[in-house]
Amino acid sequence: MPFGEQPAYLRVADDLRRKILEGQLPPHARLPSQARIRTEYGVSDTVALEARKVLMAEGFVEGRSGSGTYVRERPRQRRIIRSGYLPTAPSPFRQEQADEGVKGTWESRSIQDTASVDVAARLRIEPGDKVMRTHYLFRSESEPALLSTSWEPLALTGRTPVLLPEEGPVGGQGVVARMAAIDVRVDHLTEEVGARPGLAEETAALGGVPGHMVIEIRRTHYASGRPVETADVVIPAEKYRAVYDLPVR
Amino acid sequence: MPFGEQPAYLRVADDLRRKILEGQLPPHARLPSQARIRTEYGVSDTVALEARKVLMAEGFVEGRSGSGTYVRERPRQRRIIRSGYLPTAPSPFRQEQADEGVKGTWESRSIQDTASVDVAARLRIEPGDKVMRTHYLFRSESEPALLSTSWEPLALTGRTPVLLPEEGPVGGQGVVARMAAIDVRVDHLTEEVGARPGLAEETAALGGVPGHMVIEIRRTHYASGRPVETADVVIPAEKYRAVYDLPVR
DNA sequence: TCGAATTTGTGCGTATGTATC
DNA sequence: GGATACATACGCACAAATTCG
Repeated sequence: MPFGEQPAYLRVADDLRRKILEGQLPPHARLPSQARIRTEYGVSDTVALEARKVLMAEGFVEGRSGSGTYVRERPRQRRIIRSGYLPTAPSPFRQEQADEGVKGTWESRSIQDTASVDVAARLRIEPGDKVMRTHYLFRSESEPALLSTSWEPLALTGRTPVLLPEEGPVGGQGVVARMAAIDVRVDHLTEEVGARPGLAEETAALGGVPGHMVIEIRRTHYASGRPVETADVVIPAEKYRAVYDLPVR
Repeated sequence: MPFGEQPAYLRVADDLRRKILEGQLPPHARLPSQARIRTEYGVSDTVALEARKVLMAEGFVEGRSGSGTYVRERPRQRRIIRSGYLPTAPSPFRQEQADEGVKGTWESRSIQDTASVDVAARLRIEPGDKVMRTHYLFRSESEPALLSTSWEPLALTGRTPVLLPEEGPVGGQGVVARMAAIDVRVDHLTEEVGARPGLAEETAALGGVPGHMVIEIRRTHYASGRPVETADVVIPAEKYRAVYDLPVR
């Protein structure tokens, strides 16, 4: 590669990207196959492959095995309302799903665990203390939209009907309602919003591409200043924004 | 690859990622070279390369040509408190700077402009209407930390002492105080938090690398349901998290 | 100062598996 | 089933950058 030139695969990727952005290759259009790219641009199979991979990593296209590489629809960014707890909403994902009336479904899996250093600090318990860990996958219109991992100290919920978040009389009704059922009054929560590249596992679960960005929200519920639950919420940044409505005092 | 198994390059990437997360490969440590990965894991050159690429895309490591692949330092993330307006704080960056007592400085530049389609929609005015656009660069401990572009409709502030955000009797005291000076009572605001790759211009101003992720917050101040100011706040995602403290009703 | 060894980054050719049409 | 196309994988080559004696 001579000085000052781009690598061949970037040159090819740039040209294809330009065609996508100009509308010459609209959403759902099929890219030239790897073999065609090879002949059209006069490059090797590897370069054609690398060029496709760049565009896939950037989220412009997706490969479908046996079929082709297709221009992705750029999803309109949807809003996920994060503030304003409504005690009537029968879902732990009240906050996650409340957006423009969109209906959601979710699946969950609970398992007893011991607190890591990080989780212990967030719950103000000791590392190694028993916690109930619950994983959620939330779907909006059957499309994976949100991952959440929640931790609750067993010292609080053990030997109570709300031990398992999704079982019992108030199962699936959210942290505030469940805690209220055992006379723990949740009065505020904090959300720490950050962004990072999604881990391979996460982007796989969310139906995205490894390396794609996710919004990570570390949420902690408090009762009288004492943390009673904490969670990591992971959202694909391409599709969603987290919205906070704040009063001005 | 037999059914149900992961591809080899993901298996290798997972193992290296685990070593990084467990601290076995601390920041600045050098990963095994491609040749060593090949022999240690018994895989081909391509697989070793692909595994490194996965970790690079995830931001865990960075390759330095001719030297090696190194574990990246994860800067301790600082918190930027976004909720809880304090009318005593003499700064439009009250929200931006309030974190653990860190002091901040800022510079600004105001210019009259006409509203774009997007800004007009956010301020509920007509595209082309006159607005005052103000750019801010906020520094925390002399290090660029936050960019903000604010728009205010001239129909509201024109021919008043608060036309320029940083001038006059209440200059530099924030949107709420300035609006109060012209009898506009700001009562709430919304923040839409998203994440995207930083533009070259932004990452240059923030002292980062093009392509690095930023958190973008679209903030709008309202008075009696009417938008009176809107802003785009851009924060380097590697260094900061936006924190919201929310009441539970 | 020079040069050799190492390492990453890029590129090539090929082969095989598997999904889709 | 056959043809097509992507996904993974192997082995190799070379340039550029770095490191180190």
